[in-house]
Amino acid sequence: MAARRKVRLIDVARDAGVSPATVSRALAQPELLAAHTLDKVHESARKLAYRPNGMARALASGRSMTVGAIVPTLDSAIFAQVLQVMQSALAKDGYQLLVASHELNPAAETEAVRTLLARGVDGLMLVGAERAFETAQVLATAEAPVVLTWCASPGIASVTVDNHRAGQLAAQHLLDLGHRRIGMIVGHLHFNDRQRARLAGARAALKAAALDMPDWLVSEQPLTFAGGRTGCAELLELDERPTALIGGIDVFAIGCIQEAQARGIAVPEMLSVVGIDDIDMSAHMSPSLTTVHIPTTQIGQEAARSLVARIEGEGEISQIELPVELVVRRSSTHAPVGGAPGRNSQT
Amino acid sequence: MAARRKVRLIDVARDAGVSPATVSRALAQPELLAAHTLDKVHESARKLAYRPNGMARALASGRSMTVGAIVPTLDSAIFAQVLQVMQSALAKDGYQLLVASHELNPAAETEAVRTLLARGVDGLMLVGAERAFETAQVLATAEAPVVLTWCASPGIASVTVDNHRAGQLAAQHLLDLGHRRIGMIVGHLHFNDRQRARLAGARAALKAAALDMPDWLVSEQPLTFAGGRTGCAELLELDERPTALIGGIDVFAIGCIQEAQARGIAVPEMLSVVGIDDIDMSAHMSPSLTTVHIPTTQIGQEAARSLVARIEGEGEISQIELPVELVVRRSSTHAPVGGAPGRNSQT
DNA sequence: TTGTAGGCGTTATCAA
DNA sequence: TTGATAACGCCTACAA
Repeated sequence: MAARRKVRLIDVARDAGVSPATVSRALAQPELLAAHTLDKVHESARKLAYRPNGMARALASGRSMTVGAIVPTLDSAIFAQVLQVMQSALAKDGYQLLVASHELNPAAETEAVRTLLARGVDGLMLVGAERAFETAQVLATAEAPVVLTWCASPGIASVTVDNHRAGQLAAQHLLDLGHRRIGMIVGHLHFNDRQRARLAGARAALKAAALDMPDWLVSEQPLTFAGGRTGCAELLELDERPTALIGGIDVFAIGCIQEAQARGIAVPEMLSVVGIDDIDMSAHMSPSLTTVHIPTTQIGQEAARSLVARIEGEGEISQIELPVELVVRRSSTHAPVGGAPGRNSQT
Repeated sequence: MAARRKVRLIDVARDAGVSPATVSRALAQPELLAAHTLDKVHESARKLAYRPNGMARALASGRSMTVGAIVPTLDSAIFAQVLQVMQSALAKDGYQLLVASHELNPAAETEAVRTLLARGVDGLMLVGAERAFETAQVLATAEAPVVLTWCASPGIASVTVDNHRAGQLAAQHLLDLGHRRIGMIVGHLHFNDRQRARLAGARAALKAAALDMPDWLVSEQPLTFAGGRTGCAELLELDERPTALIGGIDVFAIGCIQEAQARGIAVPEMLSVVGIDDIDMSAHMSPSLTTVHIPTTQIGQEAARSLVARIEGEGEISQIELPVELVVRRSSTHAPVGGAPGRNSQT
């Protein structure tokens, strides 16, 4: 009940009959102390329920044992998962995760970087490499190590995947199945280099096959399940409707399947759907979703590892690129036979 | 390139020809300074690209402008969304969000509380009211305001929903539709008071109708989509299979629908499915999911508001309970007619 | 092995 | 309106 305010290191020192320095060492470098001294200190600390003050410690030592993470949004399975993995990995090394999101707003991102840096984070993780000039500058002069994820930027450590290739793989798979009219649903392209790269990759694959994906076969949607349905509906109502659709994220693809099924269009028989991400749900859908696997867990682990290593002064600036991989499941199949398979005309 | 190390408040003071105290005031209480002094300081600060040191500031002022949040996991749409909302709300007031997760491990939760408190957070948000005795003690002596979400605990501020009632609503809806054999898929009940309350609520509704939900109609699964499918499969293979299923979370319910459909069991004609949560996807499924709406966004907003108010010394300890509400959509309908409708026997 | 003392960068309390 | 000066709680050479 009547717990006296705060116990400080000096209180423990007094109680144990040693100097503050000794107590400090008991916590940080126990091996330097005599066994019985250590015991005394530990006992006093326990008795007084001493909890070191993190801020004071950070101020004095220059290390906050805190890592900042800036993501586009937490409200996305894939980013949340990365953070989950990072936070677990960091916790093992005694680091705490400070989280900020910017909702695809460059100014908000800049501000977040500033705040986090001012907060004294020992390291910083960011998603994506596209950013305001101002942010880039702040980052460049930051004393704390920084690691980028998902997309790389010259001179900055990163743990990335080749989003361009992910788009390419998705499109190539459909091309291999004989599809010629392929549409894509993507997130808003502004300030989202991941979605841009995936779209560009898909287009590159088509181009290599002497085909193309005109703008009217691309639907920009908010990154939600509903966005996937809307985008799908849009593309299915075209006069020359596509025989296959790529979702810029799995959530879109899953929305597509739902929308198609709701319209009586069988997936994959009448419409092939391919996603990118490979979220948990994709494998368990009916039909299960063909998608490009993004190694989310590994991204989180590597990012955490890379950051901690740099913080402890043990690592170099490294640029790790994790492989993406096509996972063929049941939502994609050969293009329907016939001249104009996907034609919407009833005549 | 050769950015000199760190600019401190005293450097700005020197450059502007004023005392450190004046610079400090220029940032915190500009109204106390003469206009021209303020200008001088601002100019020097801008020129030197001065960034106040958050930790030093926190140490001296006793406020870190940081709020901690402890959730079971980030890898869950519903918690991630709450955090997203909280972080946005807090950012507006200049607070930063420190995140920790414990993966349903009581010890990890205790540790997280300790760490966060030691880190000097100005406030703390927790999910659920069930916790280790040790944690409760630490919390009780914490100087920082605490707010619980999802479940309430005596004497602690909270923003909650009635999980018991949520389960009840789901079950009652099915009872009203004539279902008598109702199964439920829940998360592991250990250290998860939300799932326990929902299950208890459902059982209470059945009991009130002189029915019951025996253990063999309840499947405990990991909180994933796959868990939903597995649990559903389990219950559908019973000799006396249920005519309706409740998902302890929407993700389970969605998994159920998939599993049922994959087995050629029409939803809702042959099997009604009801969820609890009302995540984004539920409204956009086919069939759309009948579920109990949990006001996630509001929980986040209220929690943030409550916490900030208390931190600024303006609010009382309050226990807010937000209403849950049944949302009837297409995944539930009248129980199939006939004596033993859900019988698995082929004879 | 342990103690002393100066500093980490701000804020806050008094005076002036 | 502004300036000294002491906290804030801990770390860490350096000394003993």
